Amino acid sequence: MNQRKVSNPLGLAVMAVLQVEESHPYQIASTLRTWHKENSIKINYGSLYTIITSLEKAGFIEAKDVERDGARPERTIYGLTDSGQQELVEWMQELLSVSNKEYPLFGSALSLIAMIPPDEAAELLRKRIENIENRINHTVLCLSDCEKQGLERLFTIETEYEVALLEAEKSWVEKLIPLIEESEEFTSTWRKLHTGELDRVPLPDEQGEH
Amino acid sequence: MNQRKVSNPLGLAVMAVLQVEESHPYQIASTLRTWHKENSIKINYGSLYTIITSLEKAGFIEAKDVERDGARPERTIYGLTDSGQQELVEWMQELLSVSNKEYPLFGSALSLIAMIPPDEAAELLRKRIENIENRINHTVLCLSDCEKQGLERLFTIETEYEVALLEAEKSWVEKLIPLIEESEEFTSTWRKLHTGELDRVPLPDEQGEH
DNA sequence: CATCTTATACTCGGCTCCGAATATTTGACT
DNA sequence: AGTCAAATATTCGGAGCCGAGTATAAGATG
Repeated sequence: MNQRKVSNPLGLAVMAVLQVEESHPYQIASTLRTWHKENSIKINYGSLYTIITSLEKAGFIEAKDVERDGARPERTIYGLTDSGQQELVEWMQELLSVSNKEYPLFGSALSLIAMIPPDEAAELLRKRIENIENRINHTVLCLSDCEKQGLERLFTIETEYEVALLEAEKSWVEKLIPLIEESEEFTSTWRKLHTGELDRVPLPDEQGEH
Repeated sequence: MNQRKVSNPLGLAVMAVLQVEESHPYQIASTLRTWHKENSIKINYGSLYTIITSLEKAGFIEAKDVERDGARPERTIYGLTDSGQQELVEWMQELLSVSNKEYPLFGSALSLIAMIPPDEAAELLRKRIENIENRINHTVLCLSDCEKQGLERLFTIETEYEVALLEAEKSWVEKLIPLIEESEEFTSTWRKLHTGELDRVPLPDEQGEH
């Protein structure tokens, strides 16, 4: 296994925060929020504490101090170790330079689109377009809010990426709809599957080549 | 909780297979492979059996028969129930019509790109472009293979979507690189963070509005 | 000053998921 | 006929993850 010891991206974010400032767990989460990272990295308290424990076990972070404040629970202040610093850089390098396969939900749904009759599918996709538009508008608004508040573009670049992907999906779906509604060739088998003229998915004969 | 009882997309795929033909677990996996769905849905034996159990517990599928073949283990043949049929359709409708937030790894990395010096980041992104190009070429090749074998476009449409997203990412990154290399404004703070002129992320004063 | 809400701070039980191991059968090649 | 690789078919232990709960402190409200 050539796998990272801690693989959840929240672990990366934790190390990034600790590189800038030693903090206790809850403070790490708050910092990530002031950096507006909740939108690109899932911050979940349940996970946070688990991940901090495993980062410590892996030697990437260590307890630097323990504060106490009245009756509140103790707060352990963590800091990045040298090995953690190295892991942070290596991991970032890998994530930036290597594009690895992921499995977006819409892709899974598309792969089984034949389960839904073509006319209904087209209708559902039209709803999706609307939905995507709303998400784009909302995201662009956030972006201009951040800019107005003086947050540098460097710190919101991931949101621009998100918008770019949403727009790409939108225009792809916008091309798919007319294909479903107008191309006889594309939907002929599909329709037959739903009228009962066909009861099996027509697959090509496996030519026994290898 | 307004959540699906079984939330792994492999569960959706299992129900889709069973709608077409009652099968035992291993056969479900093979069918998905002949449908070329490994690329859009992660098929993992470890998960498969867990998911089949929970689909059964949820009442979406049920054991129809038990085969035995010599010394081989018994094979339980599952089929879709009415409730499962309904779940399959509803789930598909939701996935097709609602675009929901996901957290792609590259987005997470981008959100922390300031951790890497700008020149190095640009270099890493150039590697990524190459990487994406390879993935596109490979995917397009698969696609034309499928076509040559006579597989209808309907059954490979998710792959076209994948390519569209890859191309969108590529052209977005292609625009980001010159921004990093040529825009003084974009990289000024970024450089300072790495020369030590700045040791904290410059955030806007929170104007106490609400 | 009593109460209600919000922010701070963390814990825990349990479910989901999966890699790796296991074991048998079939097919291919010598 | 013997051996090796590939396909068939499933199990299981444990890592990872997270929702919901807990508890205190601080600030707001009437």
